[in-house]
Order: sequence, then C-alpha cells, then structure tokens
Amino acid sequence: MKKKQSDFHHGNLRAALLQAAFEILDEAGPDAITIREVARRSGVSHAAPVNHFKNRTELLTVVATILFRELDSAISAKLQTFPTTPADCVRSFANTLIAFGLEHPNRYQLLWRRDLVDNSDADLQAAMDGIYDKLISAIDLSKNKTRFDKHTFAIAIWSLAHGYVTMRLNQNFEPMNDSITGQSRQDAIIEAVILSLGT
Amino acid sequence: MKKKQSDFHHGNLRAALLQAAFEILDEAGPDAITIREVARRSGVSHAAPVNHFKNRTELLTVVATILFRELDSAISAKLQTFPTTPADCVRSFANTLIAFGLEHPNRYQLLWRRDLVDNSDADLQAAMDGIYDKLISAIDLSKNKTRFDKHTFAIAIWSLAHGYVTMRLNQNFEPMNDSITGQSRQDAIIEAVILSLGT
DNA sequence: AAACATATATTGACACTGTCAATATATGTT
DNA sequence: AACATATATTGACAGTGTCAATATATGTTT
Repeated sequence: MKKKQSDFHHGNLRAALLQAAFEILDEAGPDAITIREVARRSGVSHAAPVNHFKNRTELLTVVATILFRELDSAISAKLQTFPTTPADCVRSFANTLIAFGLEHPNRYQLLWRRDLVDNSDADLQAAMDGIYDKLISAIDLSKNKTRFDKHTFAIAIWSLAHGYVTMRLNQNFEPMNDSITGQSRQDAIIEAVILSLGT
Repeated sequence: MKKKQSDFHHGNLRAALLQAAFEILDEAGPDAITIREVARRSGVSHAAPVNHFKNRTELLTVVATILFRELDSAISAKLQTFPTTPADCVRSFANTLIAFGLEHPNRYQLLWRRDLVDNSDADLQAAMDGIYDKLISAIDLSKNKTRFDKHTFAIAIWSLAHGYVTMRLNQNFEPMNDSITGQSRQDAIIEAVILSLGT
C-alpha cells in the first residue's frame, strides 16, 4: 500500500512563499502577511515555511529587502537617463521615491515597519545603503561650492520625501497647487530644498 | 453567605486602563499594548475593558489623541515664548517635534501607526489639525512676499521633520555636523528649508 | 544496491491574542 | 421595593507564531 508518491516536496517552496507574501501585501497590507496564510496559499502545511524562513520577521525582512532593491532600480533608471545637474538628480530622486510610495502604499509602508522587519539585517542595510550612495554620488556631481555638505542635502531630501509620502498616505492633506508658483505642492516643497543647494 | 462586597467595581477603570497603556507603550512599544495586558495591570478581568473602549483600536486611538495634545502643548509652549519671525517659528516647530520624537520613540511611533489607530476619528483629527493650524498661523506672521505659500512651507517643514525623526529612529544615519557650516545636521536641514522662505 | 545523512514537509500542541455571548453584581432612578 | 442601567466575570471561538516529534523525500557515500 503505497501512499501517493509525489506532492510531498513542493519543489520551489521558498519562491512560492515569497510570491504569496507579495500578493497578500498588495491586497491587504503588511500585517496580513502571516506565516499560516502564505503556507495556505502555497498549498502546504502551516509549519512548512520554517525550512525556508526561520520566523515571520525573517520572511518580512526578505520581502522588504527585495522592495528596497525594486526602489533602487526605479531610482537608478530615472537617474541614468539624464545625468545632468545635481538639482535635477535631487528632483529625480525625490519624485521617484514619492511616486513609488503613492503607487504602492502597502509596499512602501512595509519598508518602515521596524516592528515587522529586522533593520539590523545585513542584506536589508546593504539595499538601503545602495540607495543612499546613489543619491550621494548624484549630488556630488557639483563642482561648485555649496552652502551645506552633500550629506546634509541627501538627508534633507530623503527626509522630506519620506515625510511627504507618509503624510499623504496618512491622508493628512490633499494634493493641491501652491497658490503663488502654481506648481504642485509636491514640486514646490522639493524646490524649497533645492533652492538651498546654491552658494 | 455573602461574597466579599467591594472590589467588583473598579471605580475608575477607564483612567487605569489608559495609564497602563501608557506604561506599556513606554516600556515595550505600541504592539505590546494588548487589551488583556492593560486589563491584567489594572487588576481586572480580560473582558472588562470593553465597557470603556469598544475594541483595541479605540483604546489606541484615544492614547494617540492624548499624545497629539501633548505634542501640541510642547509646541505651543515653545512658540509662545518668543513670537518673533516666521523663520524662528518654523525652527521652533521643527525642533520641538524632533525633540519629542527622539525623547519618546515609542510614543512618537504610535502617532503614525495607522494600522493600530483609527485615523478618521474626529478627536484624533482635531488634535492633529490643531497642530497644523498653529504652524500655519505662526508662518502667517510674515507680511513679506514669500516664494511659496504658507501651506507649502507648513507641509515642507512638517514632512522634513517627520522624515528626519523616522529615519533617526530607524537608525538610518548617525547624528553628525555639517562639514561646511559646522552646525548639527538637524539644524542644517531645517535651515535648508527656511532659506526658501525669503523672496 | 544498501546505508546513512540531510533537506523538506506534516501533525499536533502550547500560549497568546481580540472579540463575543451569557451571566453576575453593583449603582442609580423611579 | 422594583426596575433599568452600568460595570465586571466567565467561558468560548477562531486566529496567530513557534516548537517538538514525526514522516518522507533527496543526495552521498560506501
């Protein structure tokens, strides 16, 4: 009396679990990603995932790392098209980051949920550092004397963009235009930081 | 055969539950605030809190509302001491908000955990709007023509400050000084935004 | 081919959670 | 005194993450 032979090994469970995690993330947000649900969607028992992710945090950390790389790609693509002035680079960076956040709210949120993700993870940090380095070297194109050093610019623009996305996703204000310049609020606040780039 | 008479009614359970919630928040962060734990600390059964908070979200929303008022008080205190230039007001606002976030990481985090808190709650929104209005009228002191309208400034400075706190709490960078101006990075990025205030 | 080690999956349990229904006991009002 | 209401308890249910014990495939060595 043989049991049915195959179907015990999934074959590529790790990838399946990750895909399920992404689906759940987009559908219902970071908190809905549970070990048991990704297992369920992968057609596997509730304890099977432990062989590929030692716990929930590790799974979510891997997901976040992939997302940071995705964001990195988007930023790189934008930056490499027109390697022009530092101001343009800063604009591109901020707009790409904000666009990513607004288009994929759930994905963006996970990136900053340090209760769900292990921020000391080496791969995750490397993914974040990659983005920062890209921003720094973009700013560094400038040969001019600037009012502040490049790290101040990088931190300022990243903080601004991140804060803006957070508050937009939180629905703290509506998107509108600046009543003086006529440009969008988003463009206006980015320009406000860029203005300080000059000597 | 009488049971022991008192001790059934707690007397002031609502206040006790809130106090417990704050203690847990400071000790272990927003996620550690559970209905059952606040009940336990208040010496009451696990289902007693329902009479005062209909569910966990309501409890956390009330906590967040109180925290926003606390932040409001801190900002008001700073602003009312020296009602000087708009630039000074913006500086005070940003520095007070950042100080609050860095001093009380767990409290600050809860304010932006929209998975735990009902952001459509009227009291909560009123508390947030109160802060925004205060910022707007502080900026509005200016009679000069400005480069952007007051809402752009308000959103820019709040986004910047919020983003900065988030990334500091996330340990994305260390506090350092700007190598050109010599001032702290925090002061530098605030100045970067303030520079754009002028015509 | 046989034996063994390893990787992968299952089953079942434990302690914890939020929430609900049913019940008990105070308090307040008529 | 009677009744309504506010407040608290008990017990249950469906979830969760994680662990230990077990089963089954795969890979390697002999």
